[in-house]
Amino acid sequence: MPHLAFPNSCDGFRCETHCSVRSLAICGQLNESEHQEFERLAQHVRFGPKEALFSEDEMVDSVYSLTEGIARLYKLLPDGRRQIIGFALPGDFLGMAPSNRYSFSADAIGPLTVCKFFRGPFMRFIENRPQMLMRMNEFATRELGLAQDQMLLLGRRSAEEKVAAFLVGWRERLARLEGMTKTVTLPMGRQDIADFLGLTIETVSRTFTKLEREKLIVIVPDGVRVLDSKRFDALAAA
Amino acid sequence: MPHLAFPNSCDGFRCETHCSVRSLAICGQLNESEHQEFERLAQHVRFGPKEALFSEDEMVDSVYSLTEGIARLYKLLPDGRRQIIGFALPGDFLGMAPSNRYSFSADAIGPLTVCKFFRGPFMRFIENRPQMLMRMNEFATRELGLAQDQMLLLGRRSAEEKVAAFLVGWRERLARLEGMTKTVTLPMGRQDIADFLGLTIETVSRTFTKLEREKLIVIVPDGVRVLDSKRFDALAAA
DNA sequence: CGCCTGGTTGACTAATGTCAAATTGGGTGG
DNA sequence: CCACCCAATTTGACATTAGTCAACCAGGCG
Repeated sequence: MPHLAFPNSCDGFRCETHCSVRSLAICGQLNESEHQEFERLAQHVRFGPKEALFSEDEMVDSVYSLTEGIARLYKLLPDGRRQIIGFALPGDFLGMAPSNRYSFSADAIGPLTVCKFFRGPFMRFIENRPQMLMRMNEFATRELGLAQDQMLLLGRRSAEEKVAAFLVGWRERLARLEGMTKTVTLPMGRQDIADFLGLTIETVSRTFTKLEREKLIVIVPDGVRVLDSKRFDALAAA
Repeated sequence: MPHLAFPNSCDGFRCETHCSVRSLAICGQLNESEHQEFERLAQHVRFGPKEALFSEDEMVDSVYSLTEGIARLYKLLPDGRRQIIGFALPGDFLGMAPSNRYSFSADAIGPLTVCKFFRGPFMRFIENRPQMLMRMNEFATRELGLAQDQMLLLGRRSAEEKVAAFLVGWRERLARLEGMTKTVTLPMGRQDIADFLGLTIETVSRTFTKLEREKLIVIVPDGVRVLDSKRFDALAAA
């Protein structure tokens, strides 16, 4: 079952105390009384595998702070071609859009829980709290930086470089949550990786195999083990 | 000389009154007294063609609001491959980065002028002004939306679709400034377009020629004239 | 007048995509 | 516990798109 193992800390409607990613999340700098007020706006909602949080072009009614699990964020072309624009991890904030409609779709990869906020109350909460607005800015700027890295990857890297850079980047993001490990868990399937890297599933599969033949990685269930970090980082940076 | 023609409104050190893109810029919602205070933080700086505003990995000391001209924003791989991540137009805001270093390079395409702010004073100005912070958020969210569209383009569109989508998108951005026109001016060269679309200059050139043969556009000096908007938009959306 | 830069065109190559078949591994029911 | 099924992945053979390398062309400027 591919999902990150986090303690299931939020069973009920309100969970003021044990959110395991609070310090990483949008609400991470609120003091206790502010946080209680903020919590009153939140609904803790669970989603099952493949369930949609929201879809592109729907009216934006809510924003989300991811607390457990992983989401796939993507855009579709009319003929069905899909581009995954990112994977959201616990602590990530979703749902801000340049218009009144979501600019992409989001669905759960495995089981997932979020703090859901209706847009109106959320906006009213933040609009006179500069600290919160600064934090929103940090989040947006970080996302934008990731998006720019991804443009470089999509436009200018070879298939092998794409896969290597993806694994390195994914490992770093997991390290923020779980600490650095030799084994990189990959909760998403090969098709998701392909749609993230602008490749076909066959090319991704062949590239994994090639990296394994070259003794850079070992493919294990639900992930890969990185053998030669140095050579690997070099390939990813290249 | 490829550049957008805007009245040259800012000759001296301070220009409180005639910035032609003020309503579109980051400072567009400040009242007069706030705007005067804000202006005291600004330096109006000019750059010539190809001059660098800042480069990737330099320490961030300033942020910029573009007032005239066009800038090229890009990232490089160690071997020199380049990805243009965007073109900045008057009103655009540059220089926010997820770390203390710029995450991309920016240089002037033609002659260009900016309002330059040192980071510290700028941050102190905005940090207790929710309206300004909201505006920063809007800007960041809009940029993020454009970046996501570009990821879809880079990962999943064919060369012909890339070029068509680029022309349509560029025309829309110019329309915000100049109003909608049949002739789309292209101040950037073919190599810039190629590096923006993840193609080679030869492929871009061939694709322009192909679109002209198909009577969708006419190539004119410094731009193209769109003949069949409907068929063209369809190709770009595809 | 002719050079220089940027753009275009042509012939060929290489990387990645396409289509189809084979393999793996986990989960389920007997 | 085992056999089977299904979905995901891998592999192979071949097609296609875009890249590479090289030559050519056109306009602007000394």
